[in-house]
Amino acid sequence: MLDERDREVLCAIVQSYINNPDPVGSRFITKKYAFCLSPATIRNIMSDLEDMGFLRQPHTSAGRVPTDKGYRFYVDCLSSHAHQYENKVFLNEITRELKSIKNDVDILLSETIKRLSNFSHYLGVALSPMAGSAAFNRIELLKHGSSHVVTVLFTDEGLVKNKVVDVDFDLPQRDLNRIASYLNSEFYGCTLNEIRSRIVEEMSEEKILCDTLISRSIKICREALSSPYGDIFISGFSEVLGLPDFSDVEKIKEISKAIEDKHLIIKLLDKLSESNKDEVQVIIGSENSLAGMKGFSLVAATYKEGSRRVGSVGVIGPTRMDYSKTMAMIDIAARFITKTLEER
Amino acid sequence: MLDERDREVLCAIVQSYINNPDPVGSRFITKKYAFCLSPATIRNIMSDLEDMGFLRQPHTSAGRVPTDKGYRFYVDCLSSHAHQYENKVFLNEITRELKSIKNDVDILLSETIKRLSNFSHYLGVALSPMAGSAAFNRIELLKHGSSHVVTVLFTDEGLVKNKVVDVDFDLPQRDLNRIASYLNSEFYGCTLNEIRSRIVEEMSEEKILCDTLISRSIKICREALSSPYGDIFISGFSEVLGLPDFSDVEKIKEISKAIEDKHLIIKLLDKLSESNKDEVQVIIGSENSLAGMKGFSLVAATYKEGSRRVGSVGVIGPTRMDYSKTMAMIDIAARFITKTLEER
DNA sequence: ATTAGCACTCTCCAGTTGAGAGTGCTAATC
DNA sequence: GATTAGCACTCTCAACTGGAGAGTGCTAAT
Repeated sequence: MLDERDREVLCAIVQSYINNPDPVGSRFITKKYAFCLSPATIRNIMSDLEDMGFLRQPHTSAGRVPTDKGYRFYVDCLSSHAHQYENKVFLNEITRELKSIKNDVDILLSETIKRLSNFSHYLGVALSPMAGSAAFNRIELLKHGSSHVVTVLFTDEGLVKNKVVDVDFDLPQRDLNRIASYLNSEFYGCTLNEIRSRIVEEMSEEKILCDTLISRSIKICREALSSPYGDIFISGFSEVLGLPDFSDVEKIKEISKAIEDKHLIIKLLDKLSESNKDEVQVIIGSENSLAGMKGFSLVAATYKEGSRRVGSVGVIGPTRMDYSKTMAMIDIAARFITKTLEER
Repeated sequence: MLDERDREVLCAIVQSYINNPDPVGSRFITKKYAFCLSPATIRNIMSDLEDMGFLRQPHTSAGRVPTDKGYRFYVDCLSSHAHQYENKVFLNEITRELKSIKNDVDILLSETIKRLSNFSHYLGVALSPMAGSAAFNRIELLKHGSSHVVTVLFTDEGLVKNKVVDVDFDLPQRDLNRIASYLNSEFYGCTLNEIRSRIVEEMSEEKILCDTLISRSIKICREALSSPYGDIFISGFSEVLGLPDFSDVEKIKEISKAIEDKHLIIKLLDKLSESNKDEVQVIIGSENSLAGMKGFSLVAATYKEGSRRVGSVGVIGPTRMDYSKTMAMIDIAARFITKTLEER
């Protein structure tokens, strides 16, 4: 369908457009990329590529611009070398400045994506490891006034989460400890998702066995686990405002809407964590299933704790993104986080 | 200096400009506000007001626009009535939807400002009660691996904060409990600020009395209290993008820079909490001491827990803000939070 | 299959023009 | 002495124009 020459021209066009957001014309291609062909021939090829949906013209007699399909082709062609120097600088910086942050995953993530967005000029995003696949380690319950309990949840990832839970009873700390140790023995080693589904089961049987201790435990535990996702971190909005792609207000509104709807981005990233791939993943524009995110691309990868993928890190930017450089960068960031988590 | 008539004209101009962001001319004033004066007379008055620094002209032969000083005069003239209906709707909504959130201050705040920004179309901000004036209630230490301790801090406001602290020793939970109870007896009832300064003192004596228990306690406590401020909540960025004041990209960049530098806004709000005023406070444009925030106004008020002012809530918007309506709204929001905190 | 040549289309920019809004000044009026 | 009518002047804004530039698609020649 596409012969060697077509592919080269297509990639040259995408490349050129990424470097410079002007529609690219046939003459420019022959000059800059030194194909031994005349502009007219390039024009024919471009016309074919347009028919096949890889390119489009903003208007007659403008050059061509890649479509999402065009970007996809380009990305799939990329092999992951390149940008050695710039990325080395990036790696050095995060290693030097963030090495010491081991004990607080949240800070590690937020600082990493801050630098990620500094270097890439795109929007850094990360999902902290609260995904359902994390393993329950233990829970502590602390009395807090007469009708509240503070739950502190530990997972194998070392992630700690606390939450104030409303309760309709007033038990002494001693009894709370009993409830906690019941929960700890019952759920040790399960993933959070498993616990959630077991709770749903037990809730239905609950009316039958009226053991108040257990029913209270279950209630507290359900509250403590109520949000199935980790926290999302987003950083670098003012970076993307500097890009030529966001020189018009409508586009800015679009992306800020997307950001405010964090829920969507969380879901997207969570899906990535569950897919069991090692490489950097790219979602381009309309490939995105989320309405508010069409028009933007996501480049992301997962990081691991031990052997389990527990969260993801990436950037969101315009579809006209420097995929090659960005992908390499995300790769570095994800490996860095994995490594840092290993070392502690 | 300003006679009655001058004041009325000035207020009419500000009012009109707030309703509609066009420079206001002399003819318009006579028509709309039915002063029994001709445009020429109004022109003379406007010219005087401009000399005194209340107004300025974007260019010759445009109408006039208020300066920050002009807004200040207007705001100081405002008595707090007005906008009964709209604000009743606002009060009803937050009361109805948020009444049940008592146990989690963070959620209460973030939901309140979300609605605040919906109704006002400005950026809602709030500072949670971690200000230094909050009173220490108790601290719990939980073992977390061999070199980490999780601290859970309770204040009188019921605010709970946890933090993972790196430690260079490996003590059993029993010893951590001893440390915790030492801290609890030592610091009960102090404000966090007091504790911080006492820690600094004791750190210097520390080398002399080599009691490891105490020195370890102090270290942990210092870490747990390391951030002197509460969390900041910001909501409604896409609301402000809809305002005509932000139709140009430069202005958007400006405000998004200000938002990203949360630190500044925290300081500003914290200062408000400490000033012991009951009313809604207004900071207009260049009155602001923060470079990045000139060009915007802040309308904010503090909320109380018991008799202490513990945090603040407000909005940030363009200097061309509907001060009257906004001030009434902030007043409602702050009272609502105070009341909700009381009831639990 | 490739290319040279040419007519055509579209954008972008700079310059121009006229309408509209508003001012400042002056001289007349109350 | 304060107010006002009248008028010349200034400035912006939107619409229009024309020419330059870039790029295309088609056709006929290589």
